[in-house]
Amino acid sequence: MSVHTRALTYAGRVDDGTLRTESRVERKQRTRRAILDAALRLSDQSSLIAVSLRQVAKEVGIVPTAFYRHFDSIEALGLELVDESFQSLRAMLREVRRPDDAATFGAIVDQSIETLIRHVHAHHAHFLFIARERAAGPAAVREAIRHEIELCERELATDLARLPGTDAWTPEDLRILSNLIVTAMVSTAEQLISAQGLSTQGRSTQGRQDLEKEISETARAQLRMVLIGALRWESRP
Amino acid sequence: MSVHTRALTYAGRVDDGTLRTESRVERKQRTRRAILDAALRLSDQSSLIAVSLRQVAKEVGIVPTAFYRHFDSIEALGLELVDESFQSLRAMLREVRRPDDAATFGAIVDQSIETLIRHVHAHHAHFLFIARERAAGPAAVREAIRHEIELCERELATDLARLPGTDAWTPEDLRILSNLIVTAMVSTAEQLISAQGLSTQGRSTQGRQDLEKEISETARAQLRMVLIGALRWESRP
DNA sequence: AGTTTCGGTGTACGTTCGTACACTCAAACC
DNA sequence: GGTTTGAGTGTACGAACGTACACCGAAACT
Repeated sequence: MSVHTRALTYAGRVDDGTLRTESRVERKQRTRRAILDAALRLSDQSSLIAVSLRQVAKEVGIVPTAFYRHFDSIEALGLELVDESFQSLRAMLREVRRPDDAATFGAIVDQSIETLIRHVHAHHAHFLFIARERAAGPAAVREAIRHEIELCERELATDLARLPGTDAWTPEDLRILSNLIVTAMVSTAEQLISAQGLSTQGRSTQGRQDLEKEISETARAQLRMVLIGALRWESRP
Repeated sequence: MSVHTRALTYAGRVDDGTLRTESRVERKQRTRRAILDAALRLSDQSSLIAVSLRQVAKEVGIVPTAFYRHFDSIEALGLELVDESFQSLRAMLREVRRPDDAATFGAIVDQSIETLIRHVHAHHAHFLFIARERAAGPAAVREAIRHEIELCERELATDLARLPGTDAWTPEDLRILSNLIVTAMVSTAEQLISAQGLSTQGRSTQGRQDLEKEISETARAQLRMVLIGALRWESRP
């Protein structure tokens, strides 16, 4: 059994040392949380479609049928995880978007990449989940992720429109550019996750950090290349 | 049972109408081919990790244990499919690379995108397989795909170095640019596959063609943007 | 205080899974 | 023409799967 497994107990000791019992809603929420975490952990290798309801239940420490008290199916659980994952991603985007009007062009790029790396570290499991299920999850999950990424592209497009020197861009140009940038950033996130995964296997911490540095430098250069190209861009008549 | 299923028969009628029996190696090869095709078909929804040995055997029309006469495991079968898929991809790259020195810059872009679209159509199952298993296949399969894509990047880098006006690029710049282009093209292929998938569901042929047109136009514009940016590029000291 | 609600239990089912083992029988070989 | 080889068969097993159903007991409600 996994080292992460912790049996659910329904009485917690509070600060003053007395025992207190949780309310029913607290218990339910805690079990629900445990199920979500277990599914995230189990889908770490391979994909959610390869995760069984019974595996999740065993990992959480409940009986299989109790799963249904919280979700209709593994797929429904997956949709919940998509929601949750994109909430942290949205937090990241909000952070990058902070209205720092005085920032130079290069500074925006550097800050964006740095933020991406920090958030991939902080929400490693969520990013990994999205990257995997985007291509191989249950159909409904794939669709949900595709939709969320499209929303990200639209958000990015409105931000880009605020940059100076972008007057020549048509809405279509904006969409195309956003799509390219988001694609590149998704790919960067996937590479970072894969690099983190290597450290779990036998790979020196030094080697892992070097690899991460290289990935982020590449992403930085690519983002600059793309923006240079876009600024010289004039859409076809 | 799938509409694709065809029972394997071991006597074929040749042109003159007489029956002839296949040689043993021919039979084995044909069954092997049927197993590979069945696995490709079954992994179409979800991923190879969700495909069972018994499903494949049933689809092919053999008994489960006969599977082992051809492959050690589903994972081994997957590695074979990776090999096969990248053979057609390599054929595509070879085609794009044809030494057409007189070609203009825009013509190279247009021809590359057009070739990509044609090959995604022709080898739809293979591209879909790679796109899926790249993120969610068995670990060994993921690694094999990652390695093959890296090889593609290196090939592209040597081709880019031959373009005029690229003298200022360092080997590192070349690697970064190749990575960006390959990432964008992989993403385009995934979008094209997804668009083809929609036509299987209720979606008008017209709508599908429009969507495909939009995807290819986007890819064309992105490739041009990237190249414009790269040509104005000067690597940092 | 009595009743209801509901998260979690335990058993029990039919299915599917991977795989072990002994078998067949026709092509391939000597 | 007798022997060997090997792709495919058939049965059989224990394990894991999703899920139906009756049940429990304590928090929550009246």
